[in-house]
Amino acid sequence: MRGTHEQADQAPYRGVTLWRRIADDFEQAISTGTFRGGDRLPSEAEIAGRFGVNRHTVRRAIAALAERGLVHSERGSGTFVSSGRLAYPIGARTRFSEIVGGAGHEAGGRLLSHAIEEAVPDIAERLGLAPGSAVIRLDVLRSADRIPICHAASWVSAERMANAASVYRAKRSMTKTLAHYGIRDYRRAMTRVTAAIGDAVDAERLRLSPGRPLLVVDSVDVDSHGEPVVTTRSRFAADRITLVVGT
Amino acid sequence: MRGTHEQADQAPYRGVTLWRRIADDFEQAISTGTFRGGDRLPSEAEIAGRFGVNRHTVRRAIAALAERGLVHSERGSGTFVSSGRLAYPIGARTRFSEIVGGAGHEAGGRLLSHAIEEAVPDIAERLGLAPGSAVIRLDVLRSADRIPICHAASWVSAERMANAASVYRAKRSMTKTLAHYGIRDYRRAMTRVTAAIGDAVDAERLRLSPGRPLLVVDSVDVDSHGEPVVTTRSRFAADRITLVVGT
DNA sequence: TTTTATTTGTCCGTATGTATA
DNA sequence: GTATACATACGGACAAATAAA
Repeated sequence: MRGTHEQADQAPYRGVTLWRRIADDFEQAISTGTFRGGDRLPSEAEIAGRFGVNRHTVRRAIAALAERGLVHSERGSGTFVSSGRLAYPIGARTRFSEIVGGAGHEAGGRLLSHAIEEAVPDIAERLGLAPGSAVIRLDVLRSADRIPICHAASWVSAERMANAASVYRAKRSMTKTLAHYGIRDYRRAMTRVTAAIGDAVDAERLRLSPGRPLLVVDSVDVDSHGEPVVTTRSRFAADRITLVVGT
Repeated sequence: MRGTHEQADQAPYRGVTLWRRIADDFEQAISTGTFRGGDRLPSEAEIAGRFGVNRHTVRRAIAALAERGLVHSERGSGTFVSSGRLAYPIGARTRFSEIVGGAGHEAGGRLLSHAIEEAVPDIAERLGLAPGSAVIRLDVLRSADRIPICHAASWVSAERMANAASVYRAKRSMTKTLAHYGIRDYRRAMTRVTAAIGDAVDAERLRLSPGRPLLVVDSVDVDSHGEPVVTTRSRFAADRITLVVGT
């Protein structure tokens, strides 16, 4: 909140619009820690004065930040930096319900759809099955405090876990579903992370704007004997979470 | 690289543009194994001749493939099929040169710029310093086989590691730079992963198209006493790597 | 080591069809 | 209907990087 801010209205900057410059400036300030979670931004009028622009221009910048979840405005009170993204630990004992519930949030897992498929080579290899084996696919939308966090497609052996879909629908938890089939404990054996751009389907499911980034996490969970029990591809709204490795 | 190619300019094909037909054709050839990772495509002029189109049309097709990470062009040399994503393990002993070198690739680390800054609260906290302490920021472009992999901004204490920039420039390795200051061993104490969309600066530095996804990795390395020595924010071209957790 | 040919990158231009205001 | 903007496609010229002679 000093230095570079007041320079933004100087001379031609690039071909960038005024509101975008202001938004970029605040994003930088937030990302570098000049503003931290919970901090109140200066009032719209004060920002407008500092940049020498109309208050509506500031509002456009704030709207852009709010859309991405960086800040949220409260009428009569001010605009506040959103407390950071939900920390999502990924390690040997990654369990969605514990992660979200443990952080004091309300965990949700809604079964969107399910199907019986023939395992493609990739899925078969991860589950230690022959290619073409029957597998059950569960499409789950996970949320925290009613806000969608990720869409997870999970595959389990249809032979080992017949009716997995109806079990999940009743239990609303992967941990409890696995327990129903006698798997009392499991651990994460493989985790791979990459990123992608959300398409229209992602946008609709996760309630975000198309073009926003996703974290794509491929994982395999194994039982206490080291046998694979479930493999999952999760698509996280990157704006809403941070993966925390190895805790 | 035969058969269907020469038919592309035949009659109405669908409502599909010329360049897209050519791109689709090469995508198919790559996916079916006609071209494999590392293979060189025919020159733009040769492709243009074969399809009976202008070289610019071929360039448009190649640009589309390059944007998706399927191929990459090198001026004066040719256009090459990209081999799959580089597996990038992140764990307690994450060292870029070992990861990339160990996979049989040529590791590169070029110091783009450096500066002395006052630590913003976030950086200070990670390094265990008082906010406003002098820190040295090193901006490094890391690459594998001449292909940019990530841009890393690292911060170290200016008091503990004066002249870190010139040391890094000589050693071309963070591990060796830390060793120069008596830090013989270090380990990863914190790793956080999120995703973002590459802006124009990222695009230029990493030689990718604006709008492509990035993996943003924040990390802290500590010495054998548990004292923080360096914190880094790396921006990886997500199309080119997969983070492998905990191996 | 120097030269030369090849190959991609970037710029100039022209023309045409299509969707939009 | 008209004007504007945009994407497509073509043609040419030269610069810059590379590899081979």
